[in-house]
Amino acid sequence: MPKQEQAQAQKEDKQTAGGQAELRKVREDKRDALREAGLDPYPYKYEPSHYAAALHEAYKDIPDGTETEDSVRVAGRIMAVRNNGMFLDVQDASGKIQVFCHKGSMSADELAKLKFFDIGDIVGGEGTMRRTPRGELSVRAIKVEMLSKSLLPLPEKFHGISDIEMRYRQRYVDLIMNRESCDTLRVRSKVISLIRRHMDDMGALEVETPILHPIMGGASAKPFVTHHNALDTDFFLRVAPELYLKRLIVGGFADDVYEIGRLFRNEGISPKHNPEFTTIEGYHAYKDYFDMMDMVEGLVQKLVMEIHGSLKIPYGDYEIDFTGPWQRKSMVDLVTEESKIDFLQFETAEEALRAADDLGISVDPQSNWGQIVEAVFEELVEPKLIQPMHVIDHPLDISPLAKGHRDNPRLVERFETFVNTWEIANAFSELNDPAVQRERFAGQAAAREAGDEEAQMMDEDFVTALEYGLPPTGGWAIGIDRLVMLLTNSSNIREVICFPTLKPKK
RNA sequence: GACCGCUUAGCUCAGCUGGUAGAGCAACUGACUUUUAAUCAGUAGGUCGAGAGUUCAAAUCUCUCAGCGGUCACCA
Repeated sequence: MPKQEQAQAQKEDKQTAGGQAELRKVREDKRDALREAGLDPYPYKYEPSHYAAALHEAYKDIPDGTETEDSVRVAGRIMAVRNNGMFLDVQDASGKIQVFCHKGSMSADELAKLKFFDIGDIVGGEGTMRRTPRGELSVRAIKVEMLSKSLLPLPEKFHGISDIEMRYRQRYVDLIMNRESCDTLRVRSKVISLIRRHMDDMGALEVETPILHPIMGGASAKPFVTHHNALDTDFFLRVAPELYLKRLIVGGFADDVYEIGRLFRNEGISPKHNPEFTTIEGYHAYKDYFDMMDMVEGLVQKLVMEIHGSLKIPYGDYEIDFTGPWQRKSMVDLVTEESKIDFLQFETAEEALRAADDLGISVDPQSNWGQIVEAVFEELVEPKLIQPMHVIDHPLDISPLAKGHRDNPRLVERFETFVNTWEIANAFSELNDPAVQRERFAGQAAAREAGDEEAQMMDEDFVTALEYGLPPTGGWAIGIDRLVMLLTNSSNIREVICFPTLKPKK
């Protein structure tokens, strides 16, 4: 076709096809051309012999300019093409390797396939290992194969994608382009795997409890509500698995149980909150909260060590040192340290409220004593808790499922582990006196009546379970997402979630 | 939910106090051939997030809306 006609034809194409459609059409044409040449653009199978990383490791010592007879097959996505297809950068799950396509080693038929290849295609290459005179480990291809024709252009090779929205909405593109995104999510995967192994090794049984809850309980939070049609009943997506896990301990199913799973809270979205998030929650018969502190500390240290090879890790501007034993301080004492006020001296909420006012901390005037202490703690103490610390002995008012403190009736045996100002663990000696639990639920239900949307509901069946008898039990939970944020130096929870919640695009 | 900011080619970004859109990469045509963000010459690619307004004239100014981001609120 003469040039003018060609330009004209291209121009006509453009009227129906915009920029991206035009790029796509070029690739569709190559796909069709593959078929016309008798090649399947989407074949069923390929058997690579090595990952790129394994080759880099195995051949790390061969000098520049070495040719070997070692035959390998690699497969992956073309990330870059140089010299008109002579050099392909092929990326697999482990890394990248250059595939060298030269007429010296490839038949004319094989060479002809290169014209169907684009950046982004999944291809296979078979050939011999060599290191180029310039030092690049390569596969000297004898054969190449299209394994999956890509129809859409990848982002620019040098800058990659920086559009944050695209990174989360089209995570697959982010993963193709950004090694760090893969690495972060792989740490998450490893953390969950390590936790599971740790728990299994101690003989704990992993269980799955309902996500659809008829009664909201186990945590103070706003729930999602959904509807079962056949039962014509609303259910809450669970905000915590706690009450079911304790029922299993009552049943003697096992003395140690745990569940790794998703929780759902219908609250704001922020760099530290996703509506669905993952926790590990464990319950251990015959243990108290001191045992839980040891357990949480040991597990977290193990994870930090496995991931980083050190107990000191960087996060933002800080170095966080997980070396134990972590400090254990009571919430009230910490508040006293910062405010110079001992809130235990106040017998009533009114006095505590005045003290909070004097500190310039605004608190809902409806608050009870414990809520005021908690508010002051959050305001004055939390922002300072960078290094790991177990904050212990919370007010009873804010802990309806924890057992009363053995030395102080206004407190409970509870701790929250803080790192980098975040609560990463929450645990207690579990309340197992059914009469007391019933009173606590009644208090929650009353608060709920009074408008506290996050207060828990009376769960009669749970109280019944306690009436059959829950052994002395320690329970704990760790938020996996935030832990992974710490371990990967991520500043946004979305980095550690494969598909974070976004508003659907219209 | 409130406030602030961002949105221009497939991607990364320019575009000044208003004067009808530019570059690099990717793509296409060709040259070259052991490259490393390969190079060289050329071609094509845009409803400037959407809608309304002001103006002779709007990517640019105003308003509304949408998505995203940041801070705050709620929370883990």
